[in-house]
Amino acid sequence: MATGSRVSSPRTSVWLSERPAPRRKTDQQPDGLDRVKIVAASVRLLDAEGLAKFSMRRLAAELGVTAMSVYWYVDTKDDLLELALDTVMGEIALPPEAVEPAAALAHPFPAGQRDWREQLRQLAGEYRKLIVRHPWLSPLTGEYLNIGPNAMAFAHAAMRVMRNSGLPDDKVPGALSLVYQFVYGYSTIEGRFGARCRAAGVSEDVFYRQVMDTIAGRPEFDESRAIAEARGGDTVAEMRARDFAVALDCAIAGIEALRNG
Amino acid sequence: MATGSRVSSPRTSVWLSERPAPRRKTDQQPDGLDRVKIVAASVRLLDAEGLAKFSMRRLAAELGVTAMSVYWYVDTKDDLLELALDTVMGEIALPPEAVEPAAALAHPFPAGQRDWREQLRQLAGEYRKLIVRHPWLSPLTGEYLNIGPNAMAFAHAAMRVMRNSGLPDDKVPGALSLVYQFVYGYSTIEGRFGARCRAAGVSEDVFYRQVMDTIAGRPEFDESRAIAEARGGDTVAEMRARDFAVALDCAIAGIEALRNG
DNA sequence: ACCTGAACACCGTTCAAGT
DNA sequence: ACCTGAACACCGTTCAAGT
Repeated sequence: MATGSRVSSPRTSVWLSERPAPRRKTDQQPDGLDRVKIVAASVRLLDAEGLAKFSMRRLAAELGVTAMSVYWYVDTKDDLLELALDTVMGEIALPPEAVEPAAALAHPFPAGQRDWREQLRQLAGEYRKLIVRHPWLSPLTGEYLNIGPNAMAFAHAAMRVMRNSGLPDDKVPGALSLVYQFVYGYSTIEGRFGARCRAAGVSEDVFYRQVMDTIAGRPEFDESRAIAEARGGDTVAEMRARDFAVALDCAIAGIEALRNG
Repeated sequence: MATGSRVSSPRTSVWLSERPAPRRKTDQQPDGLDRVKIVAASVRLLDAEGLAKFSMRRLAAELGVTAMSVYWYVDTKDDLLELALDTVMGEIALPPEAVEPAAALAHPFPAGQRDWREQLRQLAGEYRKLIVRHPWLSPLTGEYLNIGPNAMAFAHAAMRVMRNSGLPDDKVPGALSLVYQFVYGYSTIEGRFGARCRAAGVSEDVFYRQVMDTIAGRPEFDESRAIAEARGGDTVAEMRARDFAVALDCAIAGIEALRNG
């Protein structure tokens, strides 16, 4: 209730809390707990066992400590998950053209930089891989404000790339949403499907075959089957790659049309 | 383990279970429990209190019954949520041109029907409104296979509309993903933001103002602010409507380009 | 400053028992 | 056929107490 940096009365995000992370003196027993260690262990557990099985008690056991020790470093489970979320967002490799802040504002088209289409495809591909690699990330992205430093750097880079397309500024948010939300939704489904198959102990291709066999005799799926055949692709991974590429092509073609028209 | 209609060993969806929903004789005390009643009460509770607060015990209390009675009609909480999910999917008004199955396959362009762009915008708008109206729906859509009858009808309608654009069949899945996942992601954020504001007791416009004030003095947000000003819009609702329209315009322009090029 | 143990108010679900 | 009560194995979090 002091500085006014908080945005609304109920706590909305770790990143808006006034109190900084507790610091420990540098020279202390190195086997002690630590915010960084806690978050790293959380990411490890989330990757290995999924969001549903992640609990403060499970985490504490992993750290060889009692459940309540963690609460010295973190206020709530939600805060911890927000920290884990932003930590993995740092794994995204940003296009170098999109990271310097001041230059881009003054000169939207620095000479010699790669085409904006390439940059956009790189960002989209990176984000997709991230979400598929960490399937627990999707629900958290939807749940929290996602305003940590790494998430912000990513959002800014995406915005710069979109401006580099030459699209008028008033259309940038809409076009950005189109691409960003597509990648998010697409990769979420992809990641969940993979996790589901792993849990069931079936390969993605086998599972896909089974689904196709299930709808084999049903005429109401004739159109879907025709579409699937037209697209082709021998493996699920291949089909996914094609659809993803077509969708990005479509968005990019749309951006070019809006820019020129 | 009998008919082969199940897709993998662990139960993946209510809709793939062999055993039909328990039936009660028609003439029985009308105040008894019922699958339909249970699902309806679930939807009511989910709308009122959100997914996080929804529990079997809470639901049972609402129905004036003990927690375990519900388990007579439903195997697990997950199954119940899947049923609730598909139930509200039925609220979507499908474009009449996209519901008859056989005609569309034979004649992709029946005379006198509305433009495919209009149909696509209607579907997108309907889905957006649904997700914003029921914010609990988004996480469930991500979590389950979403293959209930109403979800399937919606997916088929969307596919027909996309085919009506004249896009070659091999590009239909990609273009469909672009639009569908965009609407899903966009509406999810919109719905969560609304729910968050309601929980905090702040109007969306006030909250937005506060965020803008928070980043007022920070130069790293200069570009974001410039973009926001270029877009204009006096209220959050207005800005959202504009961005949504621009994104759809962009996707539609992209579809036209892929179709012609 | 950091960590523990016991306790509170919850969960989903199983299972034997009632009518 | 339908519903209940007690119980099991969990949760996140508070709080007083230890060192």
